[in-house]
Amino acid sequence: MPTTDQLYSISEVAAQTGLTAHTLRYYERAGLMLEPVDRASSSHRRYSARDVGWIQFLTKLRSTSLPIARIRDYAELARQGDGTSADRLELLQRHRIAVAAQLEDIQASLAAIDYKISIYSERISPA
Amino acid sequence: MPTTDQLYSISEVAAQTGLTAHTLRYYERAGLMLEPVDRASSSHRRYSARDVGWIQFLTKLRSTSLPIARIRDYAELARQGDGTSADRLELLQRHRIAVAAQLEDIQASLAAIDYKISIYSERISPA
DNA sequence: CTAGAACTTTGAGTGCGCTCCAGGTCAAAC
DNA sequence: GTTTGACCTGGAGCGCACTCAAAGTTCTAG
Repeated sequence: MPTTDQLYSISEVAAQTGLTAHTLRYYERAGLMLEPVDRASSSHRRYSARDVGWIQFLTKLRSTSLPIARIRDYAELARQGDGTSADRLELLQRHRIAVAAQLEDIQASLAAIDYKISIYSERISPA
Repeated sequence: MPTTDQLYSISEVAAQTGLTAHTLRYYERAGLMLEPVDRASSSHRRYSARDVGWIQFLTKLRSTSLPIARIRDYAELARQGDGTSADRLELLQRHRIAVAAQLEDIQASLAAIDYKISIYSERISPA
C-alpha cells in the first residue's frame, strides 16, 4: 500500500527538482532512471513519487560532480536487482571519499581567497 | 631587491602547479597572466616566482569554479594598476560568497549520500 | 657534429553536460 | 471547430575548458 501514488507531469517535476524539462528528458535518454517513466494520455510522462525521489538524489550526486556515466552505472546496477547492493554501496563509498577530498580542496582554496581579500581590504581601508 | 629572481621553464612550472604545459600556454593565450611571461634564448618561456605565485592563486580560483572569463577580468583590472584594487576586491568578495554557498550545497549533498550509504550498509550487514 | 628531448606556434579536435530546434500530437478552453 | 499550450521525438548545436597535432626551432648530452 503505497503512501503516495500521485503522478507528476514533467513540468511539475522540473519545478520540484530545479532541473529543466529538457534536462529531465536528457537524463532519461542517458539511462539514469531506475525504471521506465510512466506515460499517460498517449505519450506524456507521468512521474511517480519514487521517480521524483530518485531524481532528487541523483541531482545530489551531480552536484558533487559524479559524472553522468557513473550515475548510469549505478542505475544499471539498481535495475539488475538486489544482488548488486554491495556494488552500489561501493560506488557510493568511493564517491564519498572523492567528495570529502573535494570539500577539503575547496576549503583550502577558500582560505587562500580569504587571505587575499584580507590583504586587499587592508590596502584599501587600512585600520 | 627581490628575494628570488630565479626563473622556471614551462615544465618546471607544470610540475610545481599540477597543470600541464598545454594548460599553461592556454591560460596565457586566454589573457590570464598579470604580465607578459619572460622569454629566454629566443622563445622559451621563463616564469618568475611572481608568475608562479599568481598561477598557484589562479588555480585556487579555478578549483572553486570561477570561470576563466572572470579570472581574465580580474587580470585585466590588475594590469590597469592600483586604481582598480576596489574592483578586484569586490570581484573576490562576490566569489567568496559563491564559494561559501557552493560548500554548503556540497555538504548537504554529502549528508544525503551518507544517509544512503548508511541504509545500504544496514541492508548488507545488519547489526 | 649529431641525436633526442624540450620547446615554440597556430589552429583544430575532444568530452561533457546540457540546450535548443523543428515538426508533430493531444487535450482542454472558447 | 479551432486555437492555445503543454507535451512528444530525433537530432543538431553550444559553451566551456582544455588537449592535441603538425611542423618547425633550440637546448643538452655524448
